[in-house]
Amino acid sequence: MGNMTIGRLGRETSTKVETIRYYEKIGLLPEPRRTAANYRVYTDAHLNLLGFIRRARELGFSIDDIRDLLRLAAHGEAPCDDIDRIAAQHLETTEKKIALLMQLRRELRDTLESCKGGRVAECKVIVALSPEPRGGQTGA
Amino acid sequence: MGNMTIGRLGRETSTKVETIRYYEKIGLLPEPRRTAANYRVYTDAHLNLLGFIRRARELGFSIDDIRDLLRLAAHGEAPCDDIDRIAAQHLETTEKKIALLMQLRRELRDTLESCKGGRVAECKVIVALSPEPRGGQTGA
DNA sequence: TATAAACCCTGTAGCAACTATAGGGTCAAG
DNA sequence: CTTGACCCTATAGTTGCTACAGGGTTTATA
Ligand SMILES: [Zn+2]
Ligand SMILES: [Zn+2]
Ligand SMILES: [Zn+2]
Ligand SMILES: [Zn+2]
Repeated sequence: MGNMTIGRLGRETSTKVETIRYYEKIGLLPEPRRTAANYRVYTDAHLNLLGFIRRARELGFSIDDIRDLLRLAAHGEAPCDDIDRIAAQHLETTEKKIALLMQLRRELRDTLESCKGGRVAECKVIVALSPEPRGGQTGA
Repeated sequence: MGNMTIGRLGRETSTKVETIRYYEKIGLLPEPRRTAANYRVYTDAHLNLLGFIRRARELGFSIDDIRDLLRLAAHGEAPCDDIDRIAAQHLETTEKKIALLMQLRRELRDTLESCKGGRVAECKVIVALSPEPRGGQTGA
C-alpha cells in the first residue's frame, strides 16, 4: 500500500490534484518518480509530507512558513526554538487579524443596529461609510 | 478648492496613486476630465466618492459589495432594505472569519504551550502538524 | 474487441485587490 | 535651463490556488 497515483493521494489528503501539482511546481512537494506513461507515482513519504503541509495550511501558515518548518524539522537533533518561533509569530499574526476583525464587527453591528429602515437618503449604513461626518468638525 | 491632481486626491484619502488609477480602470471611480497635458483633474465629487470607497474597504466590504452599495445609494428615495442586507451579510461573513481564526488561535496556543523547548524530534509544533496521530486510531 | 468512462499529462489563464516597475512626458523653483 | 517632483501608459508581480484546453492512458464493460 505504498505506491499511489496523484488522484489517490489527493483523496487521502483532501487535496485537489491541481493543488498537488502546484505544490510540486513551487518546490514544496518533491517530484515523485514516473511510470512509463509519465504518470506520477507517490509513496507513503509523500503522503506524510503532504499531510503535514495540508494541516499547516489549515492552521493558516503561509507556504513560506511551511518551507521553513520543513527545513527545520529535517534536523531532529537540533533545538526546536526556531520552529516554536515561527509558530509564535504566526499566532501573533492571527491575533492581530482577530483584533482587527472584531473591531470591524463592532462597527458593522453598531451601524446596523442604528438603522431602523427607511429611505436610502437617511440610511445609517450610508452615513457610516460617507467621509464627511467622520474626522471633520462641523466647519466654522 | 475643488480641483485637484491625482497625487493630492491620494493624500487626502490615504490612497496610493496606483490604487486610484486601478479603481478607475475597473470602473469603480468615474474617469475625471483631463488637462491639455493629459493629467487627471478630480473634483470634490471624486473626493467624496473615493472617501466612501476607502471607508467601505476599511470595513472589509468587497469591491463588488461597494459597487452594489453605490448603485443603491444613488436612489435616495428608495427604501434602504437592500443596503442593510448587504451590510448584514458582510457582518455575517466577518463573524464566520472571526470564529475560524479564533479556533486556529486556540490550536496554535495549545500547541505552543505544550512545547517546553527541546529537540526538534520531540517538538510539539511538529507533532501537531504531523498527520499520523490525528484522525487515526492506534491501528489494530 | 471496441469503446466509453475515468483517470493522467502539460501549459496557460483566471481569481482579489492591489503594488511595483519600466520607460517615458510635464511643470514649478531656483 | 536644469533639477526634482509630479504625471502618463502598459505590463508584470503578489498569494494560493482553481479552471480550462487539448491532448494521452487505463480500465471496465457490452
Ligand atoms: Zn505565518
Ligand atoms: Zn439603512
Ligand atoms: Zn461583503
Ligand atoms: Zn518545539
